[in-house]
Amino acid sequence: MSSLPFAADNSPAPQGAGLPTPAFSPLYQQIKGLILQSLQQGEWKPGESIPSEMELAARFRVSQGTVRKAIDELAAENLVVRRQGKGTFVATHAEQHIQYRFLKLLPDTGDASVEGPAQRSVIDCRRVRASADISRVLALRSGDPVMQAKRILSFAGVPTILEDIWLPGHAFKGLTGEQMANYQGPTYAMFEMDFGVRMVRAEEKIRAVLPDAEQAQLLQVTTATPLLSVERIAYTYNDVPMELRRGLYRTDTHHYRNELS
Amino acid sequence: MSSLPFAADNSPAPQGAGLPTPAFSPLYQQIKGLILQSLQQGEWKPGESIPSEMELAARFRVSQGTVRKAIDELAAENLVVRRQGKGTFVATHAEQHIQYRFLKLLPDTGDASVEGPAQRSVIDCRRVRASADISRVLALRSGDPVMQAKRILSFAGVPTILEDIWLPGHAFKGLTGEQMANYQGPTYAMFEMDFGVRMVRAEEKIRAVLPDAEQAQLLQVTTATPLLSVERIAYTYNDVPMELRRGLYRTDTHHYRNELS
DNA sequence: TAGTGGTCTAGACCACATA
DNA sequence: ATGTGGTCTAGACCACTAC
Repeated sequence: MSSLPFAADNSPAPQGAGLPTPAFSPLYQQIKGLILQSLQQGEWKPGESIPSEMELAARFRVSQGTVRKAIDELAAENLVVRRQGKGTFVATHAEQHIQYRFLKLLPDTGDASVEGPAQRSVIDCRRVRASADISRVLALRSGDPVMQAKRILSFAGVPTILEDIWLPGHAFKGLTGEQMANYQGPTYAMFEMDFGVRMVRAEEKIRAVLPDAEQAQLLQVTTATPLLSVERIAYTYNDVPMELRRGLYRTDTHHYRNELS
Repeated sequence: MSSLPFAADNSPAPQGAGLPTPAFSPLYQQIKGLILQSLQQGEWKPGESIPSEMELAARFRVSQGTVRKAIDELAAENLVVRRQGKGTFVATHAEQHIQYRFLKLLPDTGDASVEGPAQRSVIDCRRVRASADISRVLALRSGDPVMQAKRILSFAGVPTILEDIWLPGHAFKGLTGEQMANYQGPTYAMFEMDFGVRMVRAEEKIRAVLPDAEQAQLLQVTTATPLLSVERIAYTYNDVPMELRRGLYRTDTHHYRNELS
């Protein structure tokens, strides 16, 4: 029944057993890991509810409080969403009120909801071989197949974001430009639906740059217009990189917003 | 003794009493508010430990678990820091291993620790009257006194950040350029020590810009070098704005790093 | 009415730091 | 040895949601 690595009695797992054993951790961390595994293996799909705290407690043979603490951490990491009276749900990029969870670019006036959804125009989408730097970021070997896409996002008819996207070929086999252009809603939601790939966190490196002639033309600015260069690496469960995205953002009508604490 | 707004018996505060009363909230939220108040009033200074969970539980006449949950939230917001076996400490910008908590600019190679502390050169620091936009951000009236400072941060001898800082005059009376230049460690730590002002969170708006002639000269770049424009509003407790900072970052050797989740 | 997550308590034991 | 925060449990009651 229980697949707990350590018995769920009152004696917690011993620490530092001498050998470099992988991980002796608190019970709730082990439970968290097991839930994570189920999420990863697709036992519950994005948007669906996971079993109740009582059910999970019974399954893992621990108290409800321990399951609660495990779920608390998963919720803090945005992997699941709690809804009082309804249950706990697998987080999804679709159907979230915040249209684009990872996009921090906001219009200078009003908010994103006023602005409405972005118009997408996909310029290119094809299978290529990974260059050295792309393969390094995506933890592939140089020359491995990679899906590459280029597109423009426009707001209120103004081209604002130009981005290149690289995805591991094995996981995104068959991705087409039509798919990227036609899907309503966030691209990350489409990745969940059509490829079963869920991006759970990302890192961005931001710089100020000038566009080259082609980039400037696509964004309808001059080559003397400074742009934000945003390089994003998006990860799925277990810190596995699944996307590299290089974006150029116009910041004459928008700004990148960040909160520090 | 207890200054609890609502009795700490087993019956939680009723919700929605009809009138738009300020806040009926869970017990632990009320406790959190009371601890926050003590922090704010300086009952415990930055870096000091606050009373143990047991002591706080006794003071507020609630269980230790309830205090724990209150402190959990304060710790999640970086207002206090837990240290097992030692106690819970008031967060401070000084003495933190992360040298600059709010500075997200990192060297492209190596990490900040390799780079060492920034050299600061204060160009200007004086008392002025708030312009319309400054006063609006700092929740002052137009013409109210404001301390204004301008400085350059250099890393490894290379001028990298040029920033203008505005602070409410009433709270920062007597701030001098010498003070800003001579203090070892983060400026925010100096604000804590010398003025009792603790910045607890901040918001940033980031854009790509070109410098004017003076800015370019100060940063030793050409006026054709794109720079990050980072406008930061820093807040103390209760979301009171206490600083406006406008920075220009060179991103030829550094980048702005952000984590999304 | 039943089921969910949310709050609160009380007590036990553990890990860590300090004296 | 003592005191701190960290973990785990068990049970009670509440608030929200759906049927």
